[in-house]
Amino acid sequence: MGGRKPCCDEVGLKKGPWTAEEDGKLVDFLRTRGGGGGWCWRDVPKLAGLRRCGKSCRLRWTNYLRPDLKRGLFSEDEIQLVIDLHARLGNRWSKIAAELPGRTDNDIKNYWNTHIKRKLIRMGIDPATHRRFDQEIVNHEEEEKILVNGQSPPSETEVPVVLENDTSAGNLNQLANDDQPWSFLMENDGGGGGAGELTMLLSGDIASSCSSSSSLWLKYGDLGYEDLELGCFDD
DNA sequence: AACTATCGCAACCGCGCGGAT
DNA sequence: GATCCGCGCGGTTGCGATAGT
Repeated sequence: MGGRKPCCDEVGLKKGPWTAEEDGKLVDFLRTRGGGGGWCWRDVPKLAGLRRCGKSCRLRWTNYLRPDLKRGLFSEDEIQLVIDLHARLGNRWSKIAAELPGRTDNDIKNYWNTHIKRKLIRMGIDPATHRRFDQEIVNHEEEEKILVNGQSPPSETEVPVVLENDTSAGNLNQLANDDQPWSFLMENDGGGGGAGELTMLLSGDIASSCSSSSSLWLKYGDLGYEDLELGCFDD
């Protein structure tokens, strides 16, 4: 890249949390000049009378001050969409954000890292690949065998996951015997070796983290989840 | 009540992309 | 083609709030 100057190397520029006064100045500026053009973000601090770098101004505006931002908890629909899109796009938060009006990439990234990712891990699903951890191990072993045999690897098998919040004592007693806090009951519904259905019965640990009435259905569609009840993501 | 651990979110940092020159 | 420049992206950090002991 060609010798770009650091954006925030000027001395005397303020960092850290924005004050209400700074917010006001930025909002005033962007309301009066926002659509008019004739400026770039680097100019904004000067024009708006702020001692911030332009990058910081842009970030503050896009992540917090924009009037079309939706604040507050994510709805189940939004969570489902985030998971679906993440399965397709990976960590391309801006692309994901483009599909969720009023949500910023930073918002979604934070929500993913603090809520969704953790829950998926607790369910034994790798948030990076959207596959079960043990399934990944099996797949890697298979891939190694295939490579040894000099054959091309199989197409990626999506792992359909159905979670049922079945807290009946019998099931839990049956399940609560592993080192893991939960275990799986697997039933392949005869999906032709491709998209079978895996039923995971939740043991107490996960079940307790879900609302009492919630069930959690994860069905993988062509690439992502087609349908997903995510009651237990309501924290 | 005091202390510690954990969580959640705003903000920062560094890098790459793409348009302009 | 090389360089400059602005912007946007994704990863990470800092810190206040809250929960747990």
